[in-house]
Amino acid sequence: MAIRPAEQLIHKAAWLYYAHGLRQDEVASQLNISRASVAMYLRKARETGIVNISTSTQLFTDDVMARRLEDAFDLGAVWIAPENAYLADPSTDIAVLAASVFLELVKKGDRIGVAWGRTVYTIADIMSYADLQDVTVVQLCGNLGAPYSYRPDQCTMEIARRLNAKGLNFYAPLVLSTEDLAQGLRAEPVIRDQLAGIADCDLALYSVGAVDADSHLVKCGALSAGEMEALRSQGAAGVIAGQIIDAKGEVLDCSYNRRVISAELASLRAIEKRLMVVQEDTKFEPLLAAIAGGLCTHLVVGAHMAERLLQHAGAASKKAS
Amino acid sequence: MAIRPAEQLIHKAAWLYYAHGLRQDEVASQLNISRASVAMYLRKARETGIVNISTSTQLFTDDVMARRLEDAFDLGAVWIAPENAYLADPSTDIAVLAASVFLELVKKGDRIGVAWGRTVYTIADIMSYADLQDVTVVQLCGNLGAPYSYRPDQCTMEIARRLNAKGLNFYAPLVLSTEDLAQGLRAEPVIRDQLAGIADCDLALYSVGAVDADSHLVKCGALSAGEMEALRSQGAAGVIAGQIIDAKGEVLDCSYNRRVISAELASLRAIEKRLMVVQEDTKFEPLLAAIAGGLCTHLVVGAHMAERLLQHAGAASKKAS
DNA sequence: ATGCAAATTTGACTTTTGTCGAGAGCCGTG
DNA sequence: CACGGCTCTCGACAAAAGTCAAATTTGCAT
Repeated sequence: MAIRPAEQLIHKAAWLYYAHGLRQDEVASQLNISRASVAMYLRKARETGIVNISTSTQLFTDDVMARRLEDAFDLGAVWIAPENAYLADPSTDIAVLAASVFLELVKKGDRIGVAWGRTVYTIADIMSYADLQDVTVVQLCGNLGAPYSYRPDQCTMEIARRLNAKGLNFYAPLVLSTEDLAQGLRAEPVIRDQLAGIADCDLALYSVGAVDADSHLVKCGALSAGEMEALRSQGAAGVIAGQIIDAKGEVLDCSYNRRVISAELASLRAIEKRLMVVQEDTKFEPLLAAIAGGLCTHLVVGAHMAERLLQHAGAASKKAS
Repeated sequence: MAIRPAEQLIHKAAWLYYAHGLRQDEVASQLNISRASVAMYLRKARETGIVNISTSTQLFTDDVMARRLEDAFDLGAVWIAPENAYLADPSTDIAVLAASVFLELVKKGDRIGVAWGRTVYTIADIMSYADLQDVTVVQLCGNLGAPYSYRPDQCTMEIARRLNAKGLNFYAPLVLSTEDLAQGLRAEPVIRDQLAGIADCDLALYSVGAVDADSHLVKCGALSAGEMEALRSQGAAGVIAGQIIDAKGEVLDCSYNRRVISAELASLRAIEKRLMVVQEDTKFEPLLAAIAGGLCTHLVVGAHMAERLLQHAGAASKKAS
């Protein structure tokens, strides 16, 4: 390499360009390098989080519907992604919004709990880089054994990477074959400490899974489609951090749940800010369950889902007008 | 106007451009407007604080000198603006850095105390816009009667405007002609409340003034050059929020100070983060006094001043090596 | 030492963005 | 209802930023 473009140099370029408002060629002559290099440094600066470009998510909360949702379900804050055939992919829109909201909620020194799933990974993937100091990202549940693209540890690490934060992975499988083994493993100091540390998080990021054959739990082989169906008839309403919850948002009493290594719901509820993001319209019931269980304080959904939620709330309260 | 380019539209454009990464012409076709309009919206979005571009000030604190200063003077954080003949105006560099640091320190819901002076106004002037919610900017001291460019209320309002925050001005003159009148005015409910509210601030921004004929106090006619000189011989070492302090950073016992309507130093010390910014090298002694008086926890200075401070600290501790 | 590989820098080119003045729509006023 | 004044919009041009392949430099292993 010619001269390692020390972080120092990138920083200087970014500083002159973004803070002082110089043009790239001015920066180039200040630093005695070519303008092309400056352009490259600036890209790096953005990718590293040395410069932060964030757009306010205000308008998505200012929405009337968002306010009504907050009231109806007693949520701290709701963001609604408009699905006005804006962009090619509406679910990307939700993820982009969620990433912005997430970055807005993170503060220096925070401890962040991250679950897994397609939604979480999508968010991690499009999230812009930031240079948070002293941030720790902890994995909320055990890993899936199978090599799978949206693995819990991947979600955790990717988000940690984007934030320039420390990632704390869970070195245990999500689900074990016997309850005894799971219990034993939970008692292991390493695991126990990690589980205990979850309640100390300041912020959690997760989605909720549906109880059907499309669930990642089935795709990863943690449960068969048949077992899933059976659980459904036993009252399973959704999946949170790898655990099956019922319609009230409580852990379902079943063998599977007892074999899982994951954050206790009580620990999750102890987290101040619980950001739940739901992309698919099909996850209506799981979301209701999660809300009922007090598992989310901050919610990001699409307009369509928001409407359904409001309708449901209206019907439930039986108040005409 | 043709169609008020509702904030909504600006926001949408900013969202598509900055969050989704579309090009301006793509945004234009999405929104069915010309690309030129998009460019204009985006500028407005930046000016309004709907989008935030901030560059990390990390590197300025990472400096070895900054660390040594923090240790030597027991400060929370120090930022040093390099004065390597980088830019035309070194003091602008300090102000730009200070503005970034300030924005980094502000949080939603904060209450911010702002003093006045050339430095503070310069910072306000170059500070980029932000869209903080529920932020209140309070004026730390009374106003100068004379129409003067760096008036306390101007500093307060300008910063409030940049932050999209509420500005709380002080409707009293900085200095009165008799001590009795000052005392009476301080007891006025409006004034008393404002003074009492200062200790509740989360963040303060000020500089320190020199005790000489160039002081704004002299230029505004609050004190004559002769009086200033006299105060100097009585031990005046600097000016904070319109008050004269001695070398220990305490309020100097003099008639002038008793006639001033301003934040008590105790209130200032009660503020968690006290950001002091010093541009001029001539303010060495005033700065020492302010530091001695515990009036700053966060400091932004130029490299030259930083060196002088370190030399002083080294000499004071008499430790060779 | 010497050469290879990787990474950085650069100049030239293309694409994207910023800006200006002209024009058009809206509003209050005479 | 015509008229200025105002702001917003658009097209066209100028400026700036992004990009690529080639050249250069450097680190490292042989």
